[in-house]
Amino acid sequence: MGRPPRIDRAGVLDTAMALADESGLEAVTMQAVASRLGVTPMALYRHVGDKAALLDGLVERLLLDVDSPSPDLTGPRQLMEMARALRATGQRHRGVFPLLLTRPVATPLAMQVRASVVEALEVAGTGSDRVGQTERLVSTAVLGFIVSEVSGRFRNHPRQVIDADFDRLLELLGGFVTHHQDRQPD
Amino acid sequence: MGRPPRIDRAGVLDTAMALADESGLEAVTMQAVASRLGVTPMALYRHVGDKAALLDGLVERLLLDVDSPSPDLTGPRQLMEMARALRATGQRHRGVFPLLLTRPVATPLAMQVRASVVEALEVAGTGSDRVGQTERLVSTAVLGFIVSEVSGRFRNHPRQVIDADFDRLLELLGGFVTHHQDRQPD
DNA sequence: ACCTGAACACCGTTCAAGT
DNA sequence: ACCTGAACACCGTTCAAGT
Repeated sequence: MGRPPRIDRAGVLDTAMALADESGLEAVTMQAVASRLGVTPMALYRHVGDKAALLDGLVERLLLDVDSPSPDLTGPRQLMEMARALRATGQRHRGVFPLLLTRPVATPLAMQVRASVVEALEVAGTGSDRVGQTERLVSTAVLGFIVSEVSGRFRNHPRQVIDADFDRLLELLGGFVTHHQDRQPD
Repeated sequence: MGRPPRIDRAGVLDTAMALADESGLEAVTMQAVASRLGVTPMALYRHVGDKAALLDGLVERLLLDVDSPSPDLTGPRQLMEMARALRATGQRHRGVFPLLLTRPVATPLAMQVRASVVEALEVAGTGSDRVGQTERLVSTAVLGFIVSEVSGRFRNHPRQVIDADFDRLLELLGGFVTHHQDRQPD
């Protein structure tokens, strides 16, 4: 007993994420991850649990990768900045990003992200009976766009066009959010 | 030679779709489909090609499943009806539906669906320099919502709440489309 | 023309065994 | 405590062979 570990959870997730970035999510197999770490597949189970748990770990990593908006931004501006940061994460991690559209907001980190959106909506003046719904619709529109983009639905269009589409989406969200406010914050 | 075929493409796709509906997309394996047809996996290759081609076939089936809107609806009303029909298809075929967010509009059927959306936008008065972009944003918002719903992102919310969210989305799309018209059609 | 058997290179996962 | 070997039940796909 007391054998020094040759791998750890962080290293396994690093390797799995790198593999996903390079070759897509389907390249993330227990064997491929293990082989890159110089270990057999069975060694991974102690550190990350099974395959599903490994994917959960990657989603957690994804959320950690999202840059927080500068704290002097609030309301619609903050919302737009968060959407841009989310898109940057999507572009850095195309393979893993689509998993976000699948999971309910359940982990502490995901709940924290949602709380930021809710706060921005409240500052923008969204009626309190509407914040939940608005948060879901705004998040869905932004996630839907980024997932479409990174998973290739727009691959027949030049990047320039897609960038302009995203700018317009942000513009619409900003406008939507401010049009629906009951009263200015101060 | 001249042996009578025991299976055909349509039957293979029927079986694959049924399997996806019952147990999700990951249950659609060549072996499972074949076994349900009373045949070995290798028999499928002649009729549907490989696994990727089989999935393409399922996506085609999905588009065929979408009800066309009543022909006396035009503009925003038509758009809303198409979105509702798309959602119904998503609910009938939860397993396969998310593939739509992955694929570019390339098949004849998919191009036909897009043309309907474009036409509805034009009738609603969307400026011709904006129809392409608007079509992409509207489709993305609707697909993003339905994929979220059928793949479980909203599973912590009661159906009633999700239905209300969708109604609001349609309302916003209808309003958005008519606010941005340059001139009434007649 | 259509289907199969055998074969290959993969998957995820378990469990007892080695150090 | 940590890793492995052997084993199991799966994957998708090919190719020559049977009818």
